[in-house]
Order: sequence, then structure tokens, then C-alpha cells
Amino acid sequence: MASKKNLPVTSEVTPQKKRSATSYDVAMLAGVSQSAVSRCFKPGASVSPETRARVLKATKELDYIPNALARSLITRRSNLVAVLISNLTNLYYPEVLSELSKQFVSKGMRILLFTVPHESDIDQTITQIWQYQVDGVIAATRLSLEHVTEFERHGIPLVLYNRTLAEKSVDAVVCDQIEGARILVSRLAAAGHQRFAIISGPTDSVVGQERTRGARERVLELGLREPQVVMGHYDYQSGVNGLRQLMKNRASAPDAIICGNDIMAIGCIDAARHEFRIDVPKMLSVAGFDGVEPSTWMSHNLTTLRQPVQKMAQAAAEMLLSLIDNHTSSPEKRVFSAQFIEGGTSRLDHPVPPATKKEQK
Amino acid sequence: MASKKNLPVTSEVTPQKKRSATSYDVAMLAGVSQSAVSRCFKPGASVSPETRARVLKATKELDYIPNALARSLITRRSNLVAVLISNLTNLYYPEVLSELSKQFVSKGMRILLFTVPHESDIDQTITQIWQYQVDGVIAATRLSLEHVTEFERHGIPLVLYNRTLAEKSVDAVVCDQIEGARILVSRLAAAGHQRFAIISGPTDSVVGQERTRGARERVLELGLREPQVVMGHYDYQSGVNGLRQLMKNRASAPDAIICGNDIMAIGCIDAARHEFRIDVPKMLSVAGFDGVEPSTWMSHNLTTLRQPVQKMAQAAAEMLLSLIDNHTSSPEKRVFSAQFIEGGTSRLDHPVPPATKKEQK
DNA sequence: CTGAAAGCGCTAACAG
DNA sequence: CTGTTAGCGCTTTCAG
Repeated sequence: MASKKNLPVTSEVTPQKKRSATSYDVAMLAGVSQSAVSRCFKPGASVSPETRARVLKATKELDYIPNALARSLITRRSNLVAVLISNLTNLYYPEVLSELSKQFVSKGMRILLFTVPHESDIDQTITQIWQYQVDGVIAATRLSLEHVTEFERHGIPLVLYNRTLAEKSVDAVVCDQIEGARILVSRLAAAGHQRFAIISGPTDSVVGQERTRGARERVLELGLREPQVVMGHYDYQSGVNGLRQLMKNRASAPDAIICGNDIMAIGCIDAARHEFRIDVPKMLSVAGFDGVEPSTWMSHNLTTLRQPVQKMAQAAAEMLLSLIDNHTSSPEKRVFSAQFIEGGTSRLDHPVPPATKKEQK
Repeated sequence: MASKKNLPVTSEVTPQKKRSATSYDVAMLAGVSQSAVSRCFKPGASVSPETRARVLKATKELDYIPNALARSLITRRSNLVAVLISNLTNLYYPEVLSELSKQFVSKGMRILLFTVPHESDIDQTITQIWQYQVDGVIAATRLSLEHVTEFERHGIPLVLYNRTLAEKSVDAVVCDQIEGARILVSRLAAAGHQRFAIISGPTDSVVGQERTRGARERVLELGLREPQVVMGHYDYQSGVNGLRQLMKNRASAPDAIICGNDIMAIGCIDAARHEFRIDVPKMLSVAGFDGVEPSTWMSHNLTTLRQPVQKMAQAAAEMLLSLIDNHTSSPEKRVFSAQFIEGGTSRLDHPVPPATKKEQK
């Protein structure tokens, strides 16, 4: 019987040339069948100790590593999850990504990263996802109904991170932005603030819209002046510009500014202090959302609503994995509450009686 | 001739059940051979317009997407690159990752993300890399000689990001930390600073060590006092603690502190201002490294050495791709210079004559 | 417990 | 330009 092939048989004349060893080579060397080798790498398989020993020895010798791609082809499990993230420079996302990575790695899955530069690029990005046969997807980007249904059609489990769909129930983990915004306004109002303003996130950010809406509604509920809203883009400069705009008319200047995220709040505070010489929080209260690391720095010590990123990421990973394992599909939404962080950029106690003017302590 | 198989032939009784269409199904429906379908998805292939049209039609109808995994199996190109990153919370890395992602996506490659929680976990992380048959690796983590040679043995192109190996020349893109540190010290010394101190990065960070070494050597070269060095871990708190330690002995307190990165510098400044009531930069100059976004904020406006992250990431991606395409292996190291940012946390002009004491302006 | 055989979905010669 | 024919490296029945 002629040998199956006339391969190089990993001769030692080619020390560092490519073409790594296959299970076949290992089988050859170990004098067992190729399927025996395969079994040695499958957790619950039944292999005799001696066979296993021989295989392991050959494996060492040939530097054999199973080819995950080939395996995926037949098992229909790639152990790959796609993570869709819009903007890693958003400071909030790296934390999420890091946490997700940790979670998935501990479950033996790898992350295929998809950063979406512009919302318009998302379509082709999504096509890429199919190609790689990922087992599931975590999306922290804006997704349209079409996109979501497409995932469904392809039978790919999907969990949205901090996003939901108005038109359809989807698996998602979110943080209750409205609740957070309402708490924030309530606390500020209780401390006597009367003239609210909002530096909002961009219109295409659902999270941002919710924060703005929640805050605005609560302000109105409390019978206070309609808050002035200026739009930002979640970046530092937006906070700076936002304040400038709000300060154009000094007469109606706000005494409390709610910003769509921490970074804008920081920009706003910096502009207030360095450009307008406004004392925060004495003359002006500023608050943000997210609780990113810089918000905790002494220089800012921001009043904010911290999102439980770790818990949320963990929940997202859990949900996705359970979806992957048992394709049960009754969408679940897990809602977390943000944690109110008092910080030091808002006056929260000692409401000053509006009628009286007291300056001394 | 009996038909090749008795497949479900994508009957319409299973609307959203799994098992997506294969090139075979498409071929069937289009009435062409399976290889014809394959050709339609290969850029430079020769297919008649009508064949292509029929295939495309069938493709649409069946929602066909080529399986990248199966393709990789035979082409030996996965179009996957592994990116190894230690610590996404380092603020500097998200920027790098984002840039790398942009670069690779534009070249049709996807990023498989490997975050390494602890240095000890790196071994198994690396094994994972082999399994996925990545075309190349970008490592922004500490790698031992063994690891690097292992990559070489497996014939996987590797580019180090901001790292090199003492024992061996490797493809790498780095930023000249020593040069940067020397410039920094020179500028500070020229402005009359005499008592330098360093809050260094962790000992296992080569970059950190170089920054410290470069600074220290230059200080000594200039005939100044041996700088006190305290160790940090690249985080905010390390900057705070660092300053506390340096202030223990007020008599020999430094007048210039060089921090291993921006975040520690910010911590240091915040501690100086808020805890010690030290005026930065009037009484104390503080500088950092990296030029991360928060360093540009008005509240800090840090004196720092900005790394050209974009250029570096671009270079790294380029190098890796060229390594992947033509396995030429004469290691190249691309060294970039950091850009000195004056900022406002260091006194850089008006050197105060050391003998005289003047306080008024 | 083990080997043989049949593919997973795709690409790549090779004849027509 | 097109179909046929081999596999890529692995898992998985199915008989022994």
C-alpha cells in the first residue's frame, strides 16, 4: 500500500519553513489513526492512557496545534464573538471592551473587533461579520431595525449594549438613563437650583437623547423653567462650546448644567473655571454621566451617574453565551441602575433660600 | 445520474432556521457549477457577464455569504491579525487599538483581540493565537525572547509596538523614549530647575524604564543632583502617592517631577494642587509622557512628550502587512520621535537666577 | 477504545 | 470561460 502522500513529512532540512504539523502528521508519528489524535483534544473523549501518551509525545515533537478554523468548519462553532464598537476614543468604551474581553476569554471565546468609524460604514461591517461565522454579536453601536432583523434571519445571537430598539424587542443590557437623569435633577432641584441647562449628546445617540429627555421632563415636572438645551458630540470641546453658548446671555445663565457625559461635563467645568472664572460648584453646578475614570480625579471630582460597566458587561456576555448555547429566543432586557456619585461639582446640600442673600459661612 | 445529495435544498418551510446557504446551493439554483460561484467572489476571476448575473441573482435569493473560515482553510490566509494588548484601561492603548483597527480594516483584515490581564496569562494566550491561524500579530505587551522565537518558528509575522528585545532584533515600531526624556530634562534644566525627581513606570515596562533612565542620565550629565526615583504603576493614584512620597522630606523636595506617563503626572499635579497647595508650575514643574487626550484639557494642559500614535500605528500595520505578503525577514525597527508639548505645568522660560531670590514679577 | 470513511464550505489546478 | 476533481485540517458516525 503506497503511503497516502509524498509530503515533506516534516523533514529536518526545513527548520523554520511554514506549513505547520497537522493531526495527520501527529497520527503518523504516533502510529495511530488521525481520529485518535482528534479525540485527544476533545475534552470528553475516550482514549486509552497509552494512546494519549503517544499522541501527546508526538504533539510535543511536532509542535502540533489544532487548527481552530478547520474545527469550526465542521462543528459550526467558531468560538468567535464579534464586538461592534463605534468609537474607542469615547473613553467609556475601552472600559466596556476590556470587561467584555475578560468575560469572553474566561469562557473560551475570542473577540473579533469591529470598530465602526462612521455610521454609514456599518453595512459593510456587518457583512464582514457573517463571513467570519461568529457565534454571536455584541453591539454597542447604533443598529437599525433592518440590521437587527438581518441578524435574526441569519440566526446569529445578538445582544445590544446600552441600546434598544423602539420597533422591536431585542436582547439587551442597558442602564436606565431616564431614571438617572431624573434623580440628578431631583437632587439638584432639592438643593435650590432653578435654572437648568443641558449640554446634550448627539441626536443619533439614544442614550444621549434619553438623558436629555429624562432631565428635561423632570425639570418641567418640578415646575421649573424650560431648560435650555445645546447639542454636543460627547467630546471635551463640546463641553467648552456648550458653556460658551449658554453664557451668551448672562442674564438668563443657568445655575445647573447637566451634561450628556462626563467628558463634556469636564470640558464645561474647565471652561467655566478657566475661561469664565466661574466658581464650580459655588456659582454653578455641573454634572455628567458615566463615571469614567477621569471623573474621579481630584481636579474634577465630578457629580455624575456611574454606570455599572462591569456588571453590565458581565451580563451581556452571559446573555450572549446562553443564547449561543440554547437558541431560546424570548428577548430579555436587563436594566441596570446608575449609581449617583455626589462628587464636588454640584451644590447638593444647604439650599440657599432664594429670597435671602447670605454669603458668610 | 442521481443528484449529488438529498439536501433540504433550502425549502421554504424553514423560514428562520439555521444552516445558511452554501456556494453549492447557489450553484444549484443558478444552474452553474459550484466553482463558477466561487469565481464570482474572487476579484480577478474570469466569469462571463451572464453567469455572473445568474449567480448574483441566486446569491441574493438565498442570502448567500461566502464562508471566510472555509476559504481560509484552503488559501492559508485568514485575514485575521491578532492584537495583543495588556491593559486597555491605560488610556493610551485605546487610541492605539482604534488606530490599528482603522488601518487594518482599510486593508481588509480583521482584528482578533487578545487582552492580557496578567503577564502570567500570556502563555496560554499565545497558544490561542496559533489555533486561529492569524496571518500576523501586533504585540503591545511585554514578550519574552522565547515567545518571539516561538512566533518565528511558527512562521507568524510579528511586529512589536513600542517594545523591543534586547537579545534579538525584531520588527518593531517604537518611539524614542530616551531622546524624549533627555529633551525634557534639558528644557527643564535650562529653565533653572535643579532638583529633579522621577515618578517612574513599573519595572516590567521597558518604555517606563527607558524614560526613567533617559531622564536620570541627562540630569547627571548636567551635573545636577541625583534624582530621587519613586515607582508607580501608570495610574492616577501612583502619581498621587508618588508626590506624597517625594514630599516626605520637604527640605529636599524637588522642583521638577518627571512622570512615567501623563496619567501619573495628572495625579501628581492634582495632589500638589489639592492636597499640598503647591502651585504648579510656579513652585513645582511636572511633566508626563504620551500626550493622551486628558493631558490637553485646560485643567491640566500638561507639559508632555506626545507620541505620534497615528503614525506609529500606521507604520505597524504597514510593516505587518508587508511581512505577511512577502515573508522577507530582515527585521526593521522604525523609530519615531516624540513631540515636545510645552503645556503649562512646567516653568520653561525665565530661568530664575539661583543665587538671587526674587518673588515679585 | 479505535480506525475507516465521509464530509464541513471553499479554492485551485486542469482539461475541455 | 466553465465544469471536474482534489483536497485544506478537522470532527464524527459507524463498525469492529
